[in-house]
Amino acid sequence: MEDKRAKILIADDEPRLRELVRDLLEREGYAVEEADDGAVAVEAMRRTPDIALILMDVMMPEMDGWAACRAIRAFSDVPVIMLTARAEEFDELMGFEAGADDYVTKPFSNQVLLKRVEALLKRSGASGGAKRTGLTVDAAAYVAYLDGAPLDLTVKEFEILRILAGGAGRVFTRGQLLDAVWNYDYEGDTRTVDSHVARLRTKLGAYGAEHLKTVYGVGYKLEP
Amino acid sequence: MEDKRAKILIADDEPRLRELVRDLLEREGYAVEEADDGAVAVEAMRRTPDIALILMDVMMPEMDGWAACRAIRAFSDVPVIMLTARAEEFDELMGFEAGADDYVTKPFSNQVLLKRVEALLKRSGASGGAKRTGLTVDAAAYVAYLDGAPLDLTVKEFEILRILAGGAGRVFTRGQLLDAVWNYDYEGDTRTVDSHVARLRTKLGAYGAEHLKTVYGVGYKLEP
DNA sequence: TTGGAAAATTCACAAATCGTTCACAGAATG
DNA sequence: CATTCTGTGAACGATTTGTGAATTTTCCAA
Repeated sequence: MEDKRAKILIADDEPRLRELVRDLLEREGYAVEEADDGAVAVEAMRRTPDIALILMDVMMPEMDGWAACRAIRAFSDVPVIMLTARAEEFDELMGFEAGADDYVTKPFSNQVLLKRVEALLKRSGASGGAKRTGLTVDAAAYVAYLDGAPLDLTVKEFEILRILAGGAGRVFTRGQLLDAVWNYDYEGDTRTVDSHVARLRTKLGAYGAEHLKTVYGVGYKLEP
Repeated sequence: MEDKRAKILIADDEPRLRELVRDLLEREGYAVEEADDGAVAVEAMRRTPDIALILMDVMMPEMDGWAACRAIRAFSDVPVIMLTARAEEFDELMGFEAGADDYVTKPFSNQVLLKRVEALLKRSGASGGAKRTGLTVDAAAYVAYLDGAPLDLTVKEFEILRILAGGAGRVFTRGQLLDAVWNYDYEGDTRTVDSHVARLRTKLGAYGAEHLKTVYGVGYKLEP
């Protein structure tokens, strides 16, 4: 299974466009799956993990491309190319936040799309449909996923986890965590943080024991 | 039940044209149903889910083809060919938004129509009258459908649902919902939102219990 | 290596916060 | 004018959260 014969998912609510892309890609030797909505794309990716790349329209009726990309990022590192109507600042921003890998603005030429697809497939190499293991934090939805499974966290636990996860291994003191999660002038006991971290560790199970570390005399950190 | 003997619905207000199409299709072995208006077509599709394809005239007296197509898309993925008077940009745009699969411009030759019908039936394959499950929000028509059945929502309920559904899993605080649904400077009690969400949840039944979730201490979200 | 002090963890529980439900009166609607 | 919709308050139940004290771990110096 090299670049050719790779499976590509096209998610767009316009049947006309899906057909267009399908024809183009199949002529090049790719296998093509279709989804007419973001939610369908997420499901397809879940069911068919050997999808090597996703072409995702931004505007879709039920679940838009950003949301779908975020949802997929919870359990997969599959490369995603967003198809945006206009190359607007906002779209780009949202796309980056959602974890997209590249952009193609509509309308696009066949050559451009093919080049991007080939480049991204080459770049992603053999790690095509690799499952994402570990932790994902979806700040907008207030959900954290561990190996794709949503965690049942309370608000405080979630926010502590979000801060730590955003720190990329940096240590946060209890004071910093109090400031960030509680009001900046909160007169709380530092033991409060400990308590929440303990509960968080429990809920994170083995991952918590492994990655959520205490730096003696300083604070906590979440190792990547 | 292959392509032939498949049931096709022709929706047009001109009896002459319906007869023409009926003769053509029946000579080819299809079963034909007729509807003289968009609303009738929607009802027919609801009553007869084994319809494999719809030929839908754009201009109809009561409910036009676009609206009918949108309404049907709320509960079915049946392929729809729009019959448009002129191949205008506007028609195409509306048609795509409404979820049509193909176009035939009037007047058309028998051969062209047959080709399109055959192509679309072949493409749609076995998934002919597949039910669409889940929630659909038609913001233009102010109607929400649950598994195809229209929900009887009040304005406030509908707007809350629309916001939540548009967020694709994002959490909205009560304040944000107040700003979005009421006037931005509305001095309302946060309990008001709770009340409407509660009623909404009831009307959404099992789907509501499953997807319309409370994020304790934050707000509400509608999980995809 | 070992003792001891400082720091961190654990645990249970009370208090605070939050959400839901319900009934009802006033407002809006047709 | 009757009906539906909407906002509000209060009571209740559920969850979360902060805190103290007992216990364990870690570090450092002797």
